[in-house]
Order: sequence, then C-alpha cells, then structure tokens
Amino acid sequence: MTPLARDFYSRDPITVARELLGRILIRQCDEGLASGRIVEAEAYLSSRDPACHAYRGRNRKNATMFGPPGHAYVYMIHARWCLNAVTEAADLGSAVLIRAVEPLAGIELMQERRRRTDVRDLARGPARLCQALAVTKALDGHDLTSGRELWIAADPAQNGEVLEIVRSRRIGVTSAASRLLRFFVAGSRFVSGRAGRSRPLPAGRAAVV
DNA sequence: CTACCGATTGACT
DNA sequence: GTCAATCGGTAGA
Repeated sequence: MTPLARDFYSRDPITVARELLGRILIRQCDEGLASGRIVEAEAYLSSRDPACHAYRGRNRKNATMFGPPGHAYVYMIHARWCLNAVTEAADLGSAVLIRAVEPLAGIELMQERRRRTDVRDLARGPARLCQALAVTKALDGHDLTSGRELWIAADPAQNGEVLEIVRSRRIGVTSAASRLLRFFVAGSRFVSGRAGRSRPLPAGRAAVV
C-alpha cells in the first residue's frame, strides 16, 4: 500500500476531495493496523471560503494548514478530533476534511475503540473516523506521504472502475453553507448525514458530478 | 484567569 | 425529527 505522493495533494482542494474518494486510509500503530475506504470528503478553500479555519489567516491552532500539502491537519471540535489533508500549496491554508470511511481492515480494533459493534457506526462521520483509527492531536502535522503511522493509498481492488460521485452542501458549517463542496460516493451506506437515503435529487440539494 | 465557541455525536420523542 | 453534552483553543478582561 504505497502512499499517495505529494503531487496528489498539491492540487486545488476540490480536485483532491473528489479524488480522495475510493482511496484507502491506513492507520498503523502498536495496537495493530486499521484501514477504510474513503467515501466522503469536504473541500475548504483557504481565504476564499469563510467556513475554512484559515479564512482569517494563520494562528497557533491552524498553523499546519499553512504547512506543506500532504500533511495531516487534526483539530478538535465539540470535544472530538477531525482529520484533514492539507492541499494545494504551503502558506495558502486549503484542506480537505475526511468525513467518512468504509471499514476494511482492523474492524475488531475499531469496534473496541468505538465501543460499538455495528460496522456502519464505526467511521461514518469525521470524529467517529478519528476515534476508530486512533487519530488525535499527536498526528497533527504528520506527513501523509511518509507511509508510516497514517497514510492514504490507492485501492488495489479498484481496477480503474469509475466511482459515481455526488456533490452537496457541506455538513454542519454555519458560513458559506450554500456552497457545494461536499463529495461522497453515491449509494454508499458508510456516508454520514443525508446521503445513504438515496432519493432522487431535490434541486440544489445534491447533484451527481 | 473566565467566558464562549464549534467543520459533532448519541440519546431521545 | 429534536436537543444537550462534550472540552481544548481562543479571545478578552
């Protein structure tokens, strides 16, 4: 499982968010290995996006967002951790929030960490995913291209299949709420929020990309 | 030092 | 569907 290279992340966050879907997020630590297929991600567009933590410039908390692309930006919200990948270029502050993965390896480990047995509840949501994969502030600034501890790789089983991707408003954001910067795999049961219930698209709510 | 907030979750009706 | 607990970071006194 070779890690995606820096070039992958050195593109605009919308492209990276879309292309992260279907890739494998891998967590290796003393307890063992756990992984999942990314099925949901959101783009945060630096100074041109009021919902982005970097919108008002650099501070102590968001410093890693302004570091090199391909590094993890981990922050706490409502007493829970969330994982981003820094994108585009250093000093810009754009990133992709990884919102959900479909559990693959290490399911028992994830069940212990989450204290839940239902596989659908293990990593559906940005903070659940971090709990399942033991992602904390300790990994803030970690290099996702290193192939150690935490990284992202292509799915060897995908074989060039094309994913059907749906685009919608981001979840939970209070500013720039109307922008369609959330992407998820159509029909996946492992997507958070209003998604699994795949109804026809009420105009403006979600659109197939 | 205290007050307030949030890119959430889980329990509940 | 609703709603309150959650706690580290930040701002402000």
